[in-house]
Amino acid sequence: MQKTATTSVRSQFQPATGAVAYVQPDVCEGNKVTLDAKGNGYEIGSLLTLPGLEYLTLKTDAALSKEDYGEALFAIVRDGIVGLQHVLDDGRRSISHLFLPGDIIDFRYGKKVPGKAVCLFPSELALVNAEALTSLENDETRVDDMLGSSLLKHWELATRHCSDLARKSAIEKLASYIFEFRTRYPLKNGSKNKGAVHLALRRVDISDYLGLRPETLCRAFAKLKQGNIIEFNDVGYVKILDEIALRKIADGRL
Amino acid sequence: MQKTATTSVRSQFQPATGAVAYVQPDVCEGNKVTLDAKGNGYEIGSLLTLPGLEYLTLKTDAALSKEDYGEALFAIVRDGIVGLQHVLDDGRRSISHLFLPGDIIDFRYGKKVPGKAVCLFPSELALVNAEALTSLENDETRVDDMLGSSLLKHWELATRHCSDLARKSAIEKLASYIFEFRTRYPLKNGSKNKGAVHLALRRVDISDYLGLRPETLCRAFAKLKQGNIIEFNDVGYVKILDEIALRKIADGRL
DNA sequence: CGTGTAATTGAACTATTTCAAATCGAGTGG
DNA sequence: CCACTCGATTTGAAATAGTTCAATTACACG
Repeated sequence: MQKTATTSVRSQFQPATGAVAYVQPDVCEGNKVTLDAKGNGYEIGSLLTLPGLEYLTLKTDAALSKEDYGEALFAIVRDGIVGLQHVLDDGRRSISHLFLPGDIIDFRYGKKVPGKAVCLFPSELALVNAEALTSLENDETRVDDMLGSSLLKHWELATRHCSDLARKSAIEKLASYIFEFRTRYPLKNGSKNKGAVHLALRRVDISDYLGLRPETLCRAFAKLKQGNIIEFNDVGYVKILDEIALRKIADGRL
Repeated sequence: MQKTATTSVRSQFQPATGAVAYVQPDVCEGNKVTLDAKGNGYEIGSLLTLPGLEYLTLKTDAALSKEDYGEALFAIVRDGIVGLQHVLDDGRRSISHLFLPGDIIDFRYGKKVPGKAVCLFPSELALVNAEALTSLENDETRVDDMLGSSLLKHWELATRHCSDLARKSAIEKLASYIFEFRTRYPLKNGSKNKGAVHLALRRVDISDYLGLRPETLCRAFAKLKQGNIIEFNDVGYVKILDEIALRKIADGRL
């Protein structure tokens, strides 16, 4: 878990742009996407071998802006987490979508999304521009496929998230979140918390994602713990004790 | 407004498959997409001129299943409304996404969406399969663009909807819905309710979409009416009286 | 060991749900 | 044309899940 986040000064409402572009990333560590990684069904690795890729390191709370990604067609999240954040005037916040390592953020076609992409942790993105793409021209259809598949996947995720937000109770939302992160944010091999689920986000961000107040989320955690359905010592990880029960709760069949 | 829906027997929990495939559609009427229509930024029309398109007419509550669309890569909604519906065991229902006339429903890459596509009104879909697509091979990239653009648009819609669902109050959700339908479901030219917004869906479906109970939605309507922000006689249409105020409410800056 | 942020707990409050009942409106049949 | 029916919509009152606010605890870091 990127415990560094707790150390960095992270004011709630004043995100700073903190983009630094450089040419080659250092060795992959932690949850970082490796060159041969198969990201979520399609191969990301091949893209990461493209020559002339630009890499972007962003600090916690840095907003991903046009200046940062410039002419890039899309970006691959190599490390960290990027959330699409919405802030209402009176301070209500929500995170409508999450980009985890291996995910593709698509800049093509000009976005009309309200809200801004914000790094929830120090993040590293690989920027792919038209130039880089042409270097694998004969493979272009595969890239198109990959991008289409990525878009569809994120639509599916967003849609599933809508159905979580619409009608589920706090505890059900949380159960759903745990399952989502078990699949979307797998533990790295040598982790000490083997068999656990990495929650990845801080409580505040989880609650923003689930449309709850942190207090409510906390009580939901407590309920799951009391019911011996999950256990946790480290706030960042939970161990699923009763998967059947958790699944039932997540699916809303209590 | 498709008042026919009220007449058709529409049981809440027992959708029936009612697909009928035929070869050419009859003359375009109502909100049906016409051949020269520009659907949401890209040209749908050109697709509709493809030879050998199959058309699908579906009854209210018909679920769109693999048997219906078969090998089709995607479908264009020509008429009616298709919603992605989720039903929990205890009866809680939600609609996570809406496909309106002109929208493309993408079947490629194999969906893993929970929930099923259900016609909220008698609908007509144009099915596009690989064969039909090859007949405009040299134009293929434009089609790819269109599909990508469509996917991105629907991701944006889903994402925006998430931010509506997460933190907004009933009245704010409703305001947002009204604006969404003003742009996504424009009135046909000769409509008697000129200047009004067609709500298109029944109260129950709107409430499913907004994650509210029908009663709560109804009270939200009442509040907007009392505040002289909207007015309506016909339940299916609202007239925006105070757009600034409605916008403020929709954006959560009360 | 003190500081500052994150996470948790408690108690009062409120928006939404729930349940029950009334009203509305379109289509039906006399 | 009118009474009748059935579903959709609206209204009211009580119950509840979640929020709000205030205060406490936990934890990482210098």
